[in-house]
Amino acid sequence: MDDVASKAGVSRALVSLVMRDSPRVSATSRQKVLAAAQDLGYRPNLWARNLASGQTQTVGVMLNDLHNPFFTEMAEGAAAAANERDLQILINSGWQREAGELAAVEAFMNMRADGILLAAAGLSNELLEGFASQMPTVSVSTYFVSQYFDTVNNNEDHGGCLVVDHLVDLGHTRIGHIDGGAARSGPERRNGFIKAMVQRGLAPIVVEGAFNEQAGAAAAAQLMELHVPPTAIFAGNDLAAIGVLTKLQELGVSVPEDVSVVGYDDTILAGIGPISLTTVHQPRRQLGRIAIDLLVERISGRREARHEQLEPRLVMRSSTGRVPQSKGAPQS
Amino acid sequence: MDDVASKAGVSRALVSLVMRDSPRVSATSRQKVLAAAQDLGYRPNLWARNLASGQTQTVGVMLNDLHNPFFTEMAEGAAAAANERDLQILINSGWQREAGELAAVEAFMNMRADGILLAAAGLSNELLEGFASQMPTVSVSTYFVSQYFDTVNNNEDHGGCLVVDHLVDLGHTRIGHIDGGAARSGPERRNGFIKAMVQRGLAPIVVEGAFNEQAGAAAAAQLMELHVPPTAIFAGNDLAAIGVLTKLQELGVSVPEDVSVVGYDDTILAGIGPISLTTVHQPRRQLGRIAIDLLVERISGRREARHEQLEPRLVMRSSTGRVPQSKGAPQS
DNA sequence: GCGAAGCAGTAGAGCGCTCTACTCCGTGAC
DNA sequence: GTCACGGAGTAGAGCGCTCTACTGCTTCGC
Repeated sequence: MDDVASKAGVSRALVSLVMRDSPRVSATSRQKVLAAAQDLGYRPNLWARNLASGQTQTVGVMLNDLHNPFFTEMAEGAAAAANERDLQILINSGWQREAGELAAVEAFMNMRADGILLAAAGLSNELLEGFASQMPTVSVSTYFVSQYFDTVNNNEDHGGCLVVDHLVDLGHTRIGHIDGGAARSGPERRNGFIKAMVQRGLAPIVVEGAFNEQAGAAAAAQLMELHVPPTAIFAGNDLAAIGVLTKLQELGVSVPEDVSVVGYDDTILAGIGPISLTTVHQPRRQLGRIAIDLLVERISGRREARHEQLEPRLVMRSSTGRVPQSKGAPQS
Repeated sequence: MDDVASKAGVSRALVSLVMRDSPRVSATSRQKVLAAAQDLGYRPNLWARNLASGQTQTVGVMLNDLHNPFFTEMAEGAAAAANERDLQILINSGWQREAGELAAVEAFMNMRADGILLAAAGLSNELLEGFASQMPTVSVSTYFVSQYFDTVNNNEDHGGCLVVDHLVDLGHTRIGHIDGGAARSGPERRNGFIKAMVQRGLAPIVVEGAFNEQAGAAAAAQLMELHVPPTAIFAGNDLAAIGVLTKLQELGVSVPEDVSVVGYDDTILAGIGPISLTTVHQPRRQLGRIAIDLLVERISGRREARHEQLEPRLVMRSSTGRVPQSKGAPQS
């Protein structure tokens, strides 16, 4: 910077002003400085800038699972919104381990990010509140409402109703749910399903699962081994539903003729032709945008928490159909 | 830091030593400092530390496309390797636009990352070399070999051979390729295919595409509209292959009875039951690990470039089969 | 008993910026 | 002609650390 200043024949302060394109510099000196900077290959050191200014214009985005397209699509929305506001975004993932998430968030804090955006963080509620009380935080798909941070969630109860209504309309009464285990939104989705089933006088069949293909496949096997297997399976998310599809194919059970399958999230995967999964749509990109909006408000000083809830919508594709006539366990 | 130092009754320098757990501090003062830091909720400011030390222990990872599981899986390998070396990794994506990639890389440079890892960067070769001459760089899946940076690439020629051999073994002679357009590895994959076909005396049929589902679907439609459509389609990557699958289903063409389909990358998508795509396997996680290894070597001073090439392997699944008897364009 | 060696700790300069408070100079109002 | 004013630019302190060179003090060998 000193070099640039002396080469351009101005003070360091002026160079600084030019680099931040302040209106306080004349066109001529701006030119001179820019030319000198170009010649010397000078680029401002962000660390020094942030240290001096106390602001980083950076938000950390922690994604629970980089494999799940739900999260990357959400991140895309967040990145676009951040971009419009000249915020830099840093993506990190805990790679599905709590220690990993902790490390990721701490890295953001050590960097003094202006705020953090947590997506389905697997961290405990205590840790979450702990972090949130130290810096502006917005949490997406967490289903834990706190006064310390803003949240953006999906109306899981309604989601459960949509799925059950759809399946009931098709004549199904024996519907099995594969839950997401202890993961964020797992319990909410499960409870939404149970509530909807009970309201309609139907017995909710629930088996334990997780939000990935393997767990979906394993749980599907369990369900199909019941004395009277369900005629429809509602998986906790699209990934798990895909596991179900895979397993059913292996077992020679055809979809939707023998068994209907429903997912959740409406990730790109659900729309793929050979999969064509009926699922519950979430506006992923918009989720990310809203989260950034809230975060920006928080960063600029809002103290009281805001909690947004988005309404889901059912997307019908070809993995669901009318209940089969022969209600026995279909084999081939 | 001053507060911590005075609370613990030691100098700032000692606090600094403790925070970097240097062996030069006695157990007792370490305890005191840690306790004081805990009480005051002190955490070292990374920006200041990096500014003072001139090192960041951070590498930037720029992924071409966050939607393509190939990249996220590679990033996972990179993250694991980085983690073992106490390197912090920053993920960024250009969201499929060159300007986005430029911004992402410049953000890394402004942050003075110790090095950058580029995955299938869409940047021009000139820009690539420009960045690489300024900081340690490793480029994965770029297929542009330069003395300024290390590369980790797949042997695309061999990949093309594997696919063609497999299809020829199944009796196919009219094989269409959907290329990746101008994207990194697009031309290499195309040329690998062409070379392999010509070597076997077969006419290479090539249509333009891109590495996503939409392009795959559109190109498949084109191929099927030929007077004599191909009996096998080799898509540029798994994503495009999935587009092909979707389109063929729409057209009532069954896979693999009427047409065989092959992808490239062997992402998780390929393994999904209803997709079950024959594809060319790339060790994605290992790609990431190797890249980090190379980057670390570069950061610690190696000057001469290293270029790793990995051998692909064909994974047979159920999207390929023997050539149909009736060679006319199948309709339903 | 004395000097060399080694351990624990410290002072203070410096990393590369920003920011506040200032100076200087050309205008325009009266 | 004088003075207030605003635009353009500058000096220098400080952001929160690390690092080099140093000081004391204990230990050990002979």
